[in-house]
Parts: sequence; C-alpha cells; structure tokens
Amino acid sequence: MTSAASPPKRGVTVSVVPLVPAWRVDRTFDYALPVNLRASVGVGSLVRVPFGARRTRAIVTAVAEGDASGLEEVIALVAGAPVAPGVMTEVLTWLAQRYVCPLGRAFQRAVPARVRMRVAAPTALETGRAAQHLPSYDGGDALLDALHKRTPGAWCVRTLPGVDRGTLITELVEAALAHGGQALVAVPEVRFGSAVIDSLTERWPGLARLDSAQPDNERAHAWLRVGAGAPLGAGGRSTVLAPAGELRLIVIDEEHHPSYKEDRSPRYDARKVALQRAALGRAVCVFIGPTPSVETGAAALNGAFGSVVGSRAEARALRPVVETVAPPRDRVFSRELHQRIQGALRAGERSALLVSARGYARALWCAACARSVRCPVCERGLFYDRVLTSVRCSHCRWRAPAPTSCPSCDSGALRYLGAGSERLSEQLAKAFPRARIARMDPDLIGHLDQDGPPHDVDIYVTTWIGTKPAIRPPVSLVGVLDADSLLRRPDWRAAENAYQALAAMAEWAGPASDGGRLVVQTAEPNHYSVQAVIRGDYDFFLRHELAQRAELGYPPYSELIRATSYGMRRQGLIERAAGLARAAGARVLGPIEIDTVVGPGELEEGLEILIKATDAEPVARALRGILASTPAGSRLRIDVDPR
DNA sequence: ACATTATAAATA
DNA sequence: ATTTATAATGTG
Repeated sequence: MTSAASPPKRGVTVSVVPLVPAWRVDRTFDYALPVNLRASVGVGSLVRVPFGARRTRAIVTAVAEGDASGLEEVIALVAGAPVAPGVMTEVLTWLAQRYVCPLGRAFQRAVPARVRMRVAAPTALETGRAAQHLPSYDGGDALLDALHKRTPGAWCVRTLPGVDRGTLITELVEAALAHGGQALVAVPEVRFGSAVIDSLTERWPGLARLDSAQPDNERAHAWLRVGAGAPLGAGGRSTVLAPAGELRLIVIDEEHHPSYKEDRSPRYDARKVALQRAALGRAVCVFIGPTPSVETGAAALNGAFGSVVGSRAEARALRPVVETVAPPRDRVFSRELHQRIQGALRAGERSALLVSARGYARALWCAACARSVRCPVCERGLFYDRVLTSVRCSHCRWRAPAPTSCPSCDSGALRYLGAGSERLSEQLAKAFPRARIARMDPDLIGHLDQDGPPHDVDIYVTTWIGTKPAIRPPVSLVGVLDADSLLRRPDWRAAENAYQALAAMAEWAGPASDGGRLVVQTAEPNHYSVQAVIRGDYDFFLRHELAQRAELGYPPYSELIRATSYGMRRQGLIERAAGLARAAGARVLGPIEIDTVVGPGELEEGLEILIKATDAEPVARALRGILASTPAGSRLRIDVDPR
C-alpha cells in the first residue's frame, strides 16, 4: 500500500461502499486516503468516512494512486483486521446483484456487531494427521488429492447414515490446510449445539467460533480473528461471508438444510454464495450430508460437482427395517404400530412417535352441523390447546379462549379431531400404563437448555422439532404417524423434504442389525420418496424426482424468483415486475393473492408471482430498477432462490 | 407571522 | 441511515 519514493507527491484514492442500506446510495464513493492511514488501509478495510452531513462506516473496495484533490478524506480505520479481504468485495457485490439488495446492505453482512477490539496475530493450525475415513468412500481419494493440490472445484460428499460427519470434515480441513491458508465450515441450526463444531473444537481448540451460540463480543472477536488470518472458522449460515482472505476450503454441512437460506434481506442462499466464493477465489467447496438437495445431487450426477459416496452395500446394511402401514381411520396409531411399541417395551428399548401437530387436538369439530371451528382472520382450522383451554391459528397466530359451543349453530357437541402430541401422550399412557412417556414440542423446547435429551423414557412423543439430533434420545423404533401430511404439501419441494425427513428418521432408528425399525403410516406406500427410504437408495429418489422437476421446469432445470407486492399500488407493481421478467426471457406464473402474517391475527394482502428463468441473474438485474423506485406506500419483495 | 411537524432529497 | 432543506400544517 505504500508507494516507495515517488517524488511528485500524488495522492491515494480509495473507493468505498458506505454501510447505508438505501437504494439511493447503491454505488461506491471515492475518498482521499491520508498519509497516516496508507499503511493500514487496504481493500476490505472497515473505515469511517464523512458522508453527507454525518459520518458513517464504509468498506474499501479499491485503492488507487492518482489525483485525490477535491475529495473528502477517510477519517479513520475502524477495525484492526479487514472485514472483506480477498475476493469478498466481489462476492458481496455479486450477492447484492443476485439477491437484489442495495450494496450497503450486502456489505453490512461482512461486519460483526461489535468491532472495537484488539486482535492477536493468528497462530498456525496443527495438521498432518492422515485421513482415515474419507479414503473408504468412492471418490474420497480424488477429493483429498484436489485439496492437497489446491485444485479448485465443487464436491458433493454423500455420507452413510449414522456416520460422524465431524470426523470427515476434520479430515477435509487437515488436507486443505496442510500447506497453510484458511478454511471455513458452515453448519445448520447451531441453537442446540452442533456435533460437527464440537469435534472440530476438540481437534483444534483455537478455532474461531462464528456461530450465534457465542456471545456477541466473542463472535465479533472470532470474526476479526479470521480477518487477521486465523486458519479455521466455523459457524452458521453467515460463515460463508467470514473474512478469510486466503480461503482454501469452504464446507457446507447438511447442505440440504433449509436454514442455509436467509429469510431477511439480503435473502441469500449460503450454498450459492459458497459456490460463487470458491469459484472466484479458486477454493474447494464441499457440500456434505446424508441426503443432498436435488440440485446438488443432480450436479454430482452430471459431473458439474465431484462426487464422493459411501458404498451402496454399506448404505443398505445401515438401514433399519422399514414398514409402511395404512393410516387407521378411527384411531391415531395402527394396530401394527401398537404391537411394535409393545415389542419395544418388552425388549426394554425406546420408541419415538412423530406427530404432525403440537397441542391437544388438531381441530375442533361440531358434530351437530359438521363444521370445524375456523379462524376469523384467515379462515383456516384452529387447533386446541388443552392446558390453556384456548384455540390457536397455526397460520396467523391468532388466539382466543376455546368456545364451549359451536360458533355457527350454537350446539354444544364440539369434538376434538386429530391428535396433537399432547393428546397422543395421554392415549399412550392409557394403552401402556407402565411406560415412561416424554413429550417434546415447540412450546416445551425452551425448557431443555441445560438438560439435554431425555434418556429415562420408554416412549418419546414429539413433533418434527424434537427430532433434531442434538435434542433427541437414542431409540430403536421410530413411528411416523402422518407421513401423508409431508407428501401432500402443496409445495414443489414436498417430495424432496418428505424423503429427507423420512431418511433422517431411518437414521435415527438405526441399522436393522441393531434392532432398528421405522414404521411409516401412509396412504401412499408406493410414493418414490417412501420407497427410496425403504430401499435405502438415494439415487432411486433422485432419478424419480429429477424426472418430475424436468417435466414441470423446476430447479435444477430452472432458477426461481418469487416476487410479492404489498400496498395500494400492488397490482401495478406486480404487473410491472411480471412484464420485466417476461422481457428478460423468463416464464411467469401468477399473480395469485396471498396473505402474509404480520402479527398475531394480523394479515397483509399481497400479490405474488413465481418467475422461472434459465438464469436468475439477468432477471434480478431487470427487477432491480423497480425496487429502487417503488411508489410510496407500496412494497415489492423479491426473493431469488426461494426456499 | 412564526413554530412545529411531515416529506423529500442528498450523500465523494 | 441520517441529516438537512423544504413544504405543510398548526397555533397565538
């Protein structure tokens, strides 16, 4: 950054992105860099600059020698380590373009909450242990070779069920950092802890923990340590934006997980960001998990990604016995499932039962007029909470004391329909009086911070939230009571999510050789998502799902953008968006009317279109113009790569 | 006529 | 986002 001895004293100009998330400031600004800052400020530095009538923080995107007269001067360097080194300024600029947000909002994501702290010089990582497990995977040696030789590229590692991914990821990091550089590991859902981060911490206690489970200041410190060159950082979705200037490897654990999509602006998909970052920075990007997303599976299939898989024979050996039974009409769990639970109890083994609804009853239904009690706000069915004796709408969160008589015919013949986790526990207690039954649902989950998973239970009753590896007890029988609620969701990803959820349940039940058994209550036992779990065959699922996606033109055969307009001028706004998308060569579905929940019992009316494009980026560029000039009182929300 | 409050414009 | 100029509205 220092110009040696250049007699004609020329100035130094820096271009910066002010951290101002406004469309009016969607570009870089130039400042003069005073002599005293020339040694410490470079591309990626966080600085303070005069901006309008005030001062604001900004990130440097370029440094050039030249005439700097007439420019305002940079006031100071704010953080001791760069927050966007290497290719990060390019990545953030790309992110703002693809995900249609102002530059300042994208660049804000590179800055931690607290930033005024001293950062120690980084210490090297102790590496050199030979990989034990990866070489036994097909393609594992090729991936290790690419890491050693620093051959850039993207890889899909499909792990065997029940395998400890922490060990595999440790082996990847060892190989990548054998000759220096930096690595980042992103994991989903850090709230209940992460086995992967735990094993990385065990191997390298000094790693920079970037996850939100850390206190703000420690997290910020870890972020700056990465900026200062710390070799290894690990954390949640935002880890893909950590300031590693010498990035060699970026790992996305459980790549199929929905938490990799940010749900506030900038609505980025961390997987796409990781790929883009690796491509620009010539790093290796590894997606690892037991059930890769369809997009990633397809890329591994057609050779766009390198592919690493466990042997099919081993995968088959690790699956449980899987049974499907028809959902019983007059009760919650079938005779078959009842017998299986009894069998497990006799053998002294634990069972888990998965219910799709929390609370007591999924619906309140009037036997006199055959109508169910509906939400006055959004007209959906209400579920009944017996503890609070209230009814609640699962969509808009509206709630009220439970009615004692039918709102439409005033009859007192209200029945509880569809068992929630609470009612099921009650029925189980009657059926198996000596069994110890534990219940877990979203209302109870806050209470288990320190306790961890319940171990002294015979039957564990839970909604999907209680199946997360960090909080579930080990079991040998898993019963999914309503697989059809997964398969029939009106969502183009329903089959994929159903397969992934059922495969996770099979993994929980464990191998048949250890007595593992999965019972799935479904009216569609021949659905390929169910069949793929029975066969323990990911490729079977992928083939069938890809055929569907091709037919309907969904990813990976297109990229999606969802646009939603709100406010007085929403009609005109959404039509303008649709017109621009069509002009950019995309297909547009809709608009349809939608209600967005803005508070308990509060809905906002909107109009929504779904855009299918071969490449989302030209469409995003076209839509950018509208966003910068939406009429007052109206809003347009653009979601590229919607979840 | 002047103070208070909403609104728009600009940011090197 | 924040500030500041400007317009709009209210008050004595």
